[in-house]
Amino acid sequence: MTSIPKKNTDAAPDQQTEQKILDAARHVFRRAGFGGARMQEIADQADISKPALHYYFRSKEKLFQQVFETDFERYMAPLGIIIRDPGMDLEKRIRTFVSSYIETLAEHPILPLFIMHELANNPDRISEFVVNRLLSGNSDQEHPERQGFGIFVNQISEGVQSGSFHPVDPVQYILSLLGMCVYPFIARPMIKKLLQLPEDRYRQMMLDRRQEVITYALRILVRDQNRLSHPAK
Amino acid sequence: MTSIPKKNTDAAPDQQTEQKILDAARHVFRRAGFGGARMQEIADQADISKPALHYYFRSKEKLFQQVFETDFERYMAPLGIIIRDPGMDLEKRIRTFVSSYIETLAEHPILPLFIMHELANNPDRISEFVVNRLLSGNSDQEHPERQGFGIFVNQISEGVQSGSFHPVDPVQYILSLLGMCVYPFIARPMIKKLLQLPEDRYRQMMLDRRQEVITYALRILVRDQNRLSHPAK
DNA sequence: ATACGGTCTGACTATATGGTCAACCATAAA
DNA sequence: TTTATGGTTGACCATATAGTCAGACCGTAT
Repeated sequence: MTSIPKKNTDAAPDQQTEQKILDAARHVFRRAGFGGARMQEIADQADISKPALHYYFRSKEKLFQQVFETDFERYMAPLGIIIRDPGMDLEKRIRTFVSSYIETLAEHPILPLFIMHELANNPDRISEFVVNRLLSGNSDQEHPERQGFGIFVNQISEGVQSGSFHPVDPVQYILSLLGMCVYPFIARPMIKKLLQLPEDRYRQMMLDRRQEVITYALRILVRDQNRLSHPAK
Repeated sequence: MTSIPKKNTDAAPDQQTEQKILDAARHVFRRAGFGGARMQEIADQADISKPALHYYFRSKEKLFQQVFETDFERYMAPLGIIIRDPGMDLEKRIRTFVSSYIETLAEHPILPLFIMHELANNPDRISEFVVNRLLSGNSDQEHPERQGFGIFVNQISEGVQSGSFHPVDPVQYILSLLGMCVYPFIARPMIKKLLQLPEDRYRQMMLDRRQEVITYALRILVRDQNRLSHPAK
């Protein structure tokens, strides 16, 4: 299977079909979760028959794994900004992270809820691969909460010790930063209902939010706001 | 079994059994969601038969509605602090809200994910009753984002105008406040995995978090931190 | 004792769903 | 044309699950 039967549109055999299935499956799985998704609906949406679906992906579980792994990486990818580039200063790191994270989520608004729901049902789905990347750096300190995010945590700790930052717990700070970015997407149905926002205005509000969150995040941390590259008025 | 058929403990016939069912159902629904929950599992956990379960609650939907309504109110209740008590000053309001919200969530860690997941699947489940209470106050302004949370929003706006607060968008600020409180519970499986925390240490971390979030929230908002009732060192 | 009525159950139905399979189709090589 | 092969399907199976029902059970009132 997946071989090269004919000339399908151009090169790939039916990678086209495979991709069509993955797109349909992602759509259905995100909305309904693993348990709520129906193979028939995925087949319909990919415009193929149910046996054809099983021909490409042996089982629902296998299909889900591919979809979930892709989405999990998509969800975690922006965190790489917090980890990589040791040379980047903390302010730049925070600005870049918040912007790219919120942008990613604005493109995939139901991604966080999907990921978190599946992880709650089956924590073993947490990809060891991605986890290891997050924890890369130092890995067996006596302070387990200091593991991973090494550069980020160190930058915060140094700033706190030098007095240029307010005293914050780095882990609690990271959770707050993530919460400010992610929560509005988790609560999307509530927000749209309470504020009576259509999708496009909701989306715009999320994009406006980037600058606001950056400001909040830096104000929590940095003592002298005038030293920022774009000081608040 | 377990039934003292008639005069059960006092008045109601077998409110005891009914409560036992609701407890079991809440447990199962919270973990698996409406779609993933099995009536058989609920029956088992309540230690009754499946037909008995249907005897007390006609259908899965009916049972779910009762569970969900209770949990939805439990989830929204702390928000009342933001709304009621017009006399309470903003600092006190924030301190009280954050503490009680995080405490509620620490008692029911999977509540937020449950509520949000069900709301995403079926936004119509948003209780009109609770929504109306949240929106109480002013209700048909030309600024729909200013509806509800009236007192809270006004207090922020006044502080901003008087110059004692940093300029913040009240709605974005509220979202940030909620995000800092709720997100760590949404991401509980990730956090426990990444930090390798057992449940009790996770819980303690959440309780420690109360003060940290309060500090962050006030630092985002209030210009002169020395005017706070408990100024940061 | 007997009848009544609320509580409960074994056995059942209807339906939905993941998955399978033998046969079929279309293309290209022989 | 024949044949081989990847791709596709209608029909089917096994299982799971929400929900039903006739009747059993049991304490109470008559």
